[in-house]
Amino acid sequence: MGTRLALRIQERYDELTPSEQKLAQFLLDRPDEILASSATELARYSGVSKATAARLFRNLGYSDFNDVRLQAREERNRTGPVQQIPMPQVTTGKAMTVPMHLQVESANLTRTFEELRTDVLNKAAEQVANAGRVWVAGLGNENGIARILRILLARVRPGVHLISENAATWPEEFSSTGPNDALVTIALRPWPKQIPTILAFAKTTRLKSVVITDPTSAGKAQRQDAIVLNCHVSTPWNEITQTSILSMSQILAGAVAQRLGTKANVRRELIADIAEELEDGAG
Amino acid sequence: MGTRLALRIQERYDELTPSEQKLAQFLLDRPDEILASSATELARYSGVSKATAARLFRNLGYSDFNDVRLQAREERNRTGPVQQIPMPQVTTGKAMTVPMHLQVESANLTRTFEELRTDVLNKAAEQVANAGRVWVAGLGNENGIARILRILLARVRPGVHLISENAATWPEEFSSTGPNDALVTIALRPWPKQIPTILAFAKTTRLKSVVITDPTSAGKAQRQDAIVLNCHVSTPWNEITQTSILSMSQILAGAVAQRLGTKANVRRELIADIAEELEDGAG
DNA sequence: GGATCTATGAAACCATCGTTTCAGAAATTG
DNA sequence: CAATTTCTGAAACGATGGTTTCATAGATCC
Repeated sequence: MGTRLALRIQERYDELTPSEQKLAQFLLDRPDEILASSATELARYSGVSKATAARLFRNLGYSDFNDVRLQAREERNRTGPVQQIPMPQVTTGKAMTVPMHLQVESANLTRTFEELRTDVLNKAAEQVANAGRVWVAGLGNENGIARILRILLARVRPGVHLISENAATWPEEFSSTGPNDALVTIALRPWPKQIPTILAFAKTTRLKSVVITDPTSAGKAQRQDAIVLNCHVSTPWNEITQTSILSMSQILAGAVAQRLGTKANVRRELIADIAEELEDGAG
Repeated sequence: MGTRLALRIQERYDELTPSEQKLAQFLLDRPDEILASSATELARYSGVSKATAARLFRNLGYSDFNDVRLQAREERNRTGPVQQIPMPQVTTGKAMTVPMHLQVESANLTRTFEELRTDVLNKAAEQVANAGRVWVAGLGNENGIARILRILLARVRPGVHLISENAATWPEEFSSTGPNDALVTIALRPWPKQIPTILAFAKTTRLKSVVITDPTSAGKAQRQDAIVLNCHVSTPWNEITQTSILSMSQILAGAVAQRLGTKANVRRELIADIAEELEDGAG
C-alpha cells in the first residue's frame, strides 16, 4: 500500500513538468527519504532547483513542504492494518533462537490484545476501581505474577491484598471479605484445583470476580460469572509464556488508574515519595 | 545492536544533567525520531529547552546537531530500513487504549530482541548453567519479577536462591557465595542505590554477574564487568513496562535449559510430578 | 519571425532552526 | 545562612532551509 504522497504523484504525474517529474520520480523510488532529508537536499539529489521543489509540492496540492513532511510522518506512525503474526511451527528438538522467541511473544501479545474488547476491560477495571477491597489470587506458577499485579494495583488504590498460597488460611482471609469487594484471579492451565473453590466462594458471597486466564480455561471461568480477561500463552516448545499475562495485568492496572483519575495520581506520587525516602534511608 | 548515539548515551548517562537525561531518555526510546525531527522538536517532545538540547549533543562529543543527524542517517543507510514498530507519540492526557497498549508492548519487545545478540545471551546462559549456585537479586518494583525468574531458573537447575530485599541480611547471605557462583540482578531505572553495592561485591568476589536492565542503566552495569541483557521498557505515559523484562527472563531460562540439555528436562519432569502430587494432596 | 506562453534556476526574501549568551533558579558547600 | 557552583530556559544571534520573485530560455501559435 502506497503513501498518500505517492498516490497523488501517480495521479498527476503526466501533468507535471519535466523537472518536476524528475523529482517526483525520485520520491517514488525512495519514499522514506522525505522523512530524513530537507527539501533542498531532495532537490539536489534529483538535480533540480529548490524552486522547482517548492512548486512541485504546491502543485500536488500541499500548502508547503512542511505539510508534506508532517503527513509522511503521520503515516509512518499510523499502525496500518495490523499484520497477523504467525505462531512458529512446532519443530520438536529445534533450538530456540532469539528471533523465534520474539515472534512467539509478538504473536501471543497480538492475539491477546486484538481480541480484548474495550468494554470487557473497562468492566473489569470498574469493578476493581469501585471495590471496597481488592483480593488478588494466584497459585503455583502464577504466584509471582499475582504479586506483581498486587503491587501494580496497590500503586493506584488502597486496600489491595494477596491471597496466600496456603489453602489452610483461606477461611480466615475470606472471612473479612464482603459483597463490596473484588477478586482478581490469575490462573493458567493446568487450572489448579483450588481455583474453582475460590471462584465458587466468590460467587456465593457476591464478590465481583475478574479472572485472568488462558483460552483453554476461559470457559470454566465464565461459568463462574467472572469477567474473563483472556491471554494467549502458548509456545512451540511445550511451556507456556507469562508475558501476555503480565501485559494484561499492566493494562488492567492502567485502566483502573484511568478510571480513578486524580485519586490514582495522588496515590502514585505519594508512593513515589515514600520510595524515595526509603532509598535515601537505606543508601 | 544499538546505534552509536545510543552507545554514547549509555556510556555517559549518569554524567548527564537531569534535563539532559530526559532528552537522552527520549532518544533511546525513539531512535528513529532523530532522522525525522528537528532538534527543536526533540527538545519540545521531551520537555526541555533548545539550549539543553544543544548542550547535550556537545556533551556527547558531537560538534553540533547536524553531526548527530548525519551519523544517524549514515547508520540507517548501512543497516537498511529496519522494520521498526514506532513507539506511539506522547500525547499527554490522552486515554490509553488497547491498541495503543499493544503497540507499546510490541515496540518494546521488538527493540529488545532485535538488538539482543545471541552470543551475549549464550554467555549469560553459560554462566548461569555452569555456576555452583545461582543468586537472583531484584529490589523494590523488580522484586516480583525476580521471584518469577528464580522459579523459572529453579525449574531447570538446582541451587537457585533469591537475595532478600532486606539489606541487613546480605552479609549473611553473601558469606556463603563463592567465585564459582553466578549472580543475576534485575534493576531498572531509577537504579536503586543498593544495586551498586551488590554488583561491587560480586565483582570483588569474582562472582559471575548478569544484569537485566534498561538502556539508561546499561552503562553502569557494564562498568561493573557484568553481562548486560538490555530491555526496552518505556511507555508514552511515564511509567515503565516490565513485559520485556519478563520475556527476557524467560528466554534466559530457556537458554539455560537448552545448555543443560537432558539434565534440565529430567529436572523439569521431576518438578512437574511433585507439583501434581501437591495438587492432589491439596485438592 | 514576432508575440505569447511555459518552464526553469538564480537570487532576494522571509521563516525556522540551532547555538550562544546571560541572568536567574536550584543545588551544593562551607 | 551566605557563598559558590551547577543547571536551566529565555532571548539574541547567526545559519540554514523554504518560498517567492524575476529574468531568461525555450516552446508554441499565429
